[in-house]
Amino acid sequence: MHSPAELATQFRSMGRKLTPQRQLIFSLLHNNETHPTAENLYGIASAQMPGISLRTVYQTLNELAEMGELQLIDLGEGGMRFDPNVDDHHHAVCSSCGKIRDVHVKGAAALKPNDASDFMVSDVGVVFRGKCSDCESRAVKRSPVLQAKVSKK
Amino acid sequence: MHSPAELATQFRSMGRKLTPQRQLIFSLLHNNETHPTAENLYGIASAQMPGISLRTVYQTLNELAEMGELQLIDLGEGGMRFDPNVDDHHHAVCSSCGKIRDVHVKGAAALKPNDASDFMVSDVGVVFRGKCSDCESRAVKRSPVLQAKVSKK
DNA sequence: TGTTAGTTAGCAAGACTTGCAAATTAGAAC
DNA sequence: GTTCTAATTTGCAAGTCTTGCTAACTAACA
Ligand SMILES: [Mn+2]
Ligand SMILES: [Mn+2]
Ligand SMILES: [Zn+2]
Ligand SMILES: [Zn+2]
Repeated sequence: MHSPAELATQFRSMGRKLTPQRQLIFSLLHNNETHPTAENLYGIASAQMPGISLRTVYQTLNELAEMGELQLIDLGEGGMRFDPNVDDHHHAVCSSCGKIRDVHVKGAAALKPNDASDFMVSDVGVVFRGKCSDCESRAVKRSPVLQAKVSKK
Repeated sequence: MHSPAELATQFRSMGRKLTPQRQLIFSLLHNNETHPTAENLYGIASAQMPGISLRTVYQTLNELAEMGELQLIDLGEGGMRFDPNVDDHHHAVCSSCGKIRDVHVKGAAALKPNDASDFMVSDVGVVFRGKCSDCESRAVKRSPVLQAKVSKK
């Protein structure tokens, strides 16, 4: 995603207005690597601008997505995620805490459907599922069995 | 997914009943490579068994998923897909017609997050987006520009 | 300062899925 | 075949996420 300032210019050049609500949302997304839901952003936005509506958050997010400034990610948890990082990258999802982390995958772009040679690929997405380091270490601390294994080292 | 007969045995051994509704759904899923939604299956089921409820379809699908007989796929189109193929495979999604095709991907299992070496990967999923051969040829037939290119050959 | 096209907020409604409880029934026991 | 009962099915209400609609509001420009 471009910087808030650049987005401002871009919006104005499209005959759109630069409202405080939009500016706030731009700033909340800038360098945001948490892959927030609309509700997440609404919660944070509300703290800084009481009265802002969830509807406006959705609206602005959809506009940014249409402009290609935002990537929509749906990992099947009943809620869309918004990713201001539109560079080529992939995701690792923790099945314990749900956190989504950006990852780069060497060779991902070269992947091809083994069969289906007639399918015209325009995009490849890789999703890793597993446990993030936080959840992994927490699991070890709490598991008697693993505790034993760990203490043997 | 196991065969309808095997599923029947499995259900009975769990103290569950073998209802006509379940049998029908088993048969509709058997060798089904269309990645149907619950609504899809409900439509087909209704034709053969008027009166079957969408609720029952969902219920049976969830049971099968819990038993590991079914894979749940969410590709962010506002509806879960059900896949009786639980072998290691991936998917190619046509952005025109929405069809989902099974694909095998050489080297997918070997993919690793380039960064995030602390993430414990338990599963890797690859999704190709693009155009299926049907939609691709249809696009060519209808595009004057591409028509020209094609006829030059 | 006035004008107005674009925007926001609030609520209703749509799409998909699940919770619930009454009615039904498969499977077992007699 | 009849009876019994725990499991299942249905139909509808409700939950979650997202969008449609529109009256009220306001940024931008003259
Ligand atoms: Mn990302
Ligand atoms: Mn599949
Ligand atoms: Zn985690
Ligand atoms: Zn297609």
